[in-house]
Amino acid sequence: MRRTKADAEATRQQIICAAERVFYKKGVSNATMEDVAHAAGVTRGAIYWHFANKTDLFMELYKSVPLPQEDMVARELESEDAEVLTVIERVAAEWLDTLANDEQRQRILSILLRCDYTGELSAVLEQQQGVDDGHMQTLEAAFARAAEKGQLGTCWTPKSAASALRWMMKGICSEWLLFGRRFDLASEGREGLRRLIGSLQAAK
Amino acid sequence: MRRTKADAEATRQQIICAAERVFYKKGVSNATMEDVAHAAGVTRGAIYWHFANKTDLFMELYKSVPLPQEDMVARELESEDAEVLTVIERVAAEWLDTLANDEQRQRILSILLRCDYTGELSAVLEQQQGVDDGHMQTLEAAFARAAEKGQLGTCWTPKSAASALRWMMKGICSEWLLFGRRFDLASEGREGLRRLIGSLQAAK
DNA sequence: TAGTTTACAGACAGCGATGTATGTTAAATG
DNA sequence: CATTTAACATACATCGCTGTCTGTAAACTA
Repeated sequence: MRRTKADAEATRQQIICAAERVFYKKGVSNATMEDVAHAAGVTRGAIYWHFANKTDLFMELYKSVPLPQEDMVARELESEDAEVLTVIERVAAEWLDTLANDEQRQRILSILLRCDYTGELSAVLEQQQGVDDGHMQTLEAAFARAAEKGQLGTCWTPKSAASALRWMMKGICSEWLLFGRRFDLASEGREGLRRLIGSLQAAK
Repeated sequence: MRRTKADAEATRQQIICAAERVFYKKGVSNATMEDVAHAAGVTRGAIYWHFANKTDLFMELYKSVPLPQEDMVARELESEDAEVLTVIERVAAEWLDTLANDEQRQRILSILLRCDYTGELSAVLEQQQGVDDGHMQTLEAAFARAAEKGQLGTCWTPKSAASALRWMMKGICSEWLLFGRRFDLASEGREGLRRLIGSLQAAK
């Protein structure tokens, strides 16, 4: 039965939404089109109508996900604030809170962390690297402003501080997402973050 | 042509060695038995003679790999040394150095970080978690001894310090291994480590 | 030394997943 | 209102991969 244009878009979104859950549960390479179709309540025919293949479906899922609020992070980090380190900590803590409360974000990040980028998905990897590089630059710039104001501990450089924060964030997230969520992200993660930022700070 | 007992063991090792490289290159679930056989210079028949299936091969690879030098780490961390934090830093730095120079270790860790533990490989995940838990306990105990001697900064608890170190190590390793090795692990990783430990230290 | 077993190679059957081709129905179009 | 076309469902051909089965030659054993 032929559907209206809006109906078609709805099923397309259903498929993407189902793909997200299935990819998360079984991993991208282990997930089958039949799995996605079943989860979406359609047949494989519908999927192949909207998407060329699994790689294409993955790319569309990747594009459709609302991660570009990274801009928000960047803008906030570039804001002129006297207490730069406080801003950095707040932004990072908000990021953790968001992740802790947003199941979709958790699934997407898990998929992105585990999936195999060799082959056709290398474009995604490059894009991720680009985003990360930009992220690092704004972070480094923020720490540089903190250093100018004498707020950064003498044993830290802007670059090393940015790396440390980034590595710890990555460690927290991958440990939590990929290793069974065996601690409370919002509380313990934030606590670790707070202590780290505190240690980055110059003694007063 | 029937081989001698030693020959058989040799091909078994060849297969495991080839599996390590193939699993690393293509991911466990994407790698086929034919791939492994080809890389090992044998046929699938040989593999199925030595191993029941891919999961079994993976488990044997996991068992055969010389990771249990974790014991060494634990023993060194439990040693009675006045400068506890220095010991911790040295052990962690040595771990990074070992990883940076040991390609096999890099492959194994990459495989372990990326592979999908849902299903038959859940046993491996549990074992990993067990190792990690033990690791964390010795780390925490070491930091506790540092705290007793007044070497740990006041804003850190043994547990939070251990978590911070562990998260950063994990972040460094996964970033380096899974994200294109875009920095020098031995130098930059060690530097970050040194600064972190320095920040954990109580001001003198 | 004859028979047995080991350590594979090679062939085979079967399944599961993919991609495509076809069928079907209702919306859109004129 | 007749025709076309969009949005699927269904059926089909195909292929890669798995696991097993058989074949075989050399090593071991009695």
